[in-house]
Amino acid sequence: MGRGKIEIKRIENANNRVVTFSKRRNGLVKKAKEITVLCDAKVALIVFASNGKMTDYCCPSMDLGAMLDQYQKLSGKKLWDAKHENLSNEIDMIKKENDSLQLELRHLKGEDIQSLNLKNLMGIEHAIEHGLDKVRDHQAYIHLHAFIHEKMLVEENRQLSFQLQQQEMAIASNARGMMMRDQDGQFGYRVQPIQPNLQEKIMSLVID
Amino acid sequence: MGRGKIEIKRIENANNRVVTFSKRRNGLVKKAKEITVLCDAKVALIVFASNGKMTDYCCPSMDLGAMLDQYQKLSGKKLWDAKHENLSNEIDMIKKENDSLQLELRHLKGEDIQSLNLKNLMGIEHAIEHGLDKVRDHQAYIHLHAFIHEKMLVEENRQLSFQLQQQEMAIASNARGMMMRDQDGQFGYRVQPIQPNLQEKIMSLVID
DNA sequence: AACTATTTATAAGA
DNA sequence: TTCTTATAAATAGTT
Repeated sequence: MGRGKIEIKRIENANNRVVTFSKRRNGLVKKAKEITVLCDAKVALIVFASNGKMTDYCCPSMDLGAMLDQYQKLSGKKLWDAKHENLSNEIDMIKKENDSLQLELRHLKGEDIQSLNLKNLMGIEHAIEHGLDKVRDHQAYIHLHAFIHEKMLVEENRQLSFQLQQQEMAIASNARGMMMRDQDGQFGYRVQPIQPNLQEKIMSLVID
Repeated sequence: MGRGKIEIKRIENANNRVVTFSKRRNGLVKKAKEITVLCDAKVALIVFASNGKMTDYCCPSMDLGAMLDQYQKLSGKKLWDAKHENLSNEIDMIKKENDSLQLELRHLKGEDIQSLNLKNLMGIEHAIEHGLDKVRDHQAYIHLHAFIHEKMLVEENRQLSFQLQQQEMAIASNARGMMMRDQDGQFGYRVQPIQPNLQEKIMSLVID
C-alpha cells in the first residue's frame, strides 16, 4: 500500500527500514486501539525496534498483568511460574524445617511423645536433663553475682561511712583551729581509696 | 476502508462486531508479522475476543518471557515482581518464625541463655521440668506395659503347659483303651480356656 | 465465506 | 521526522 508493492522481507536500506518501522508501528498501534474499541476486544501489544526502543499498548479495560495471567491460563504456557517455582520450593523446604523444629520443641516439652519408643524417649530425657542443668547453672551464676554485688555494696558503704566519719572529725578539728600539715603538705588524714580488689576479696569469702 | 466509513466506537450489532473482530484480528496479526520481518522488530501481541477466545503472536526471534523481562526492564513496571514480592515476604515471615523456634529450642537445651534474665530462666526451667516429668511418666508407662506383657506371656505359658500336659495324659489313657464318657458324652477332662481377664488379674498384682 | 466499493495505510519522494 | 501523494492493502457492507 504505497507507491509500489514491496515484498515482505527484511528492508536492507537501514534508513528505509527505520522509517517504515516508525510508520508501521504507528499503524499497528492504531489498529490495536481500533479493534479494542470497535469489538470489545482486549489487546496487549509490545514492540521493540531493532535499536531496542520499546512501544507498548494495552487495552484500558485490563492491565497487562491480568492479560498475561489469562494468557497463561488459556495457553498453558508458563511465563513467570518457573521463577515462582524456585521460591515456592524454598518455602516448602523452610516449612518442613519449621515442622521438624516444632516437633522437636514439643518433644522437649513432653508433648506428642505417645508414639515414641524408649530409645527416643531416653534421648529426649537426656537432652532435657542437660538443658535443665545448664539453665540451673546459669541461675546459680546470676544469684551468685547478685550476692556478690550486694556484698560489694555493703563493703563499699562501710568504707564510705568510715571516710565520712574521718572527714567529719577533720572538719571538726579544723574548726577548732587545730589544722596541721604533714611532710607532704597535705591534710593529716587520708581518704581511703575504694578498694580496687574488693570483688576478689569477696569472691574468696564466698568460695570459703 | 470499506463500503462506507465507520466511526471508531463499539459496534452495536453483535454479529457485525464478531465478524469485524475476526477480520481485523487477522489484519492485526498480519501487520505484526510484516513489521517483524520488514524491520527486524520484535513484536508480542495478545488479543482476547469478547467471548474470551485468545489469539497471540510472538516474533520468532524472542520468546514472550524474554519480551516481558525486557518490557519490565525498560518500562520499570512490575508484572510478576509483585507476586514475587509476596512470596519473598512469606519466606521472610517463615524464616523469622523458624529463628524464633530455633532460639526457643536452644533455650530449652540450655544454649544461648547467657543474656536471659532470671524471670526468663525460671520460665524455661519450669517448661523443662514439666517436659521432663512428662517424658519420664511416659517412660514409666512403657516400662509398666512391657512388664505386664511379660507377666501375661509367663502366665499364658504356664497355662498352655498345663493343657499340653493334660492332653498328653488323655492321649496316653486313650492308647491304653481306658477311654470313658461322662454325662455329656465328652472326654472326661477339659481343656482350660485361656483366662480372658488375665490382664486385669496381673494389673492387680502389679498395683499391690 | 466471497465479493467489491471504498476507506485506510503506507512506500517513495521531497 | 514530517508532508505529500500515488498506490497497495484492508475491510464494511452486501450477497
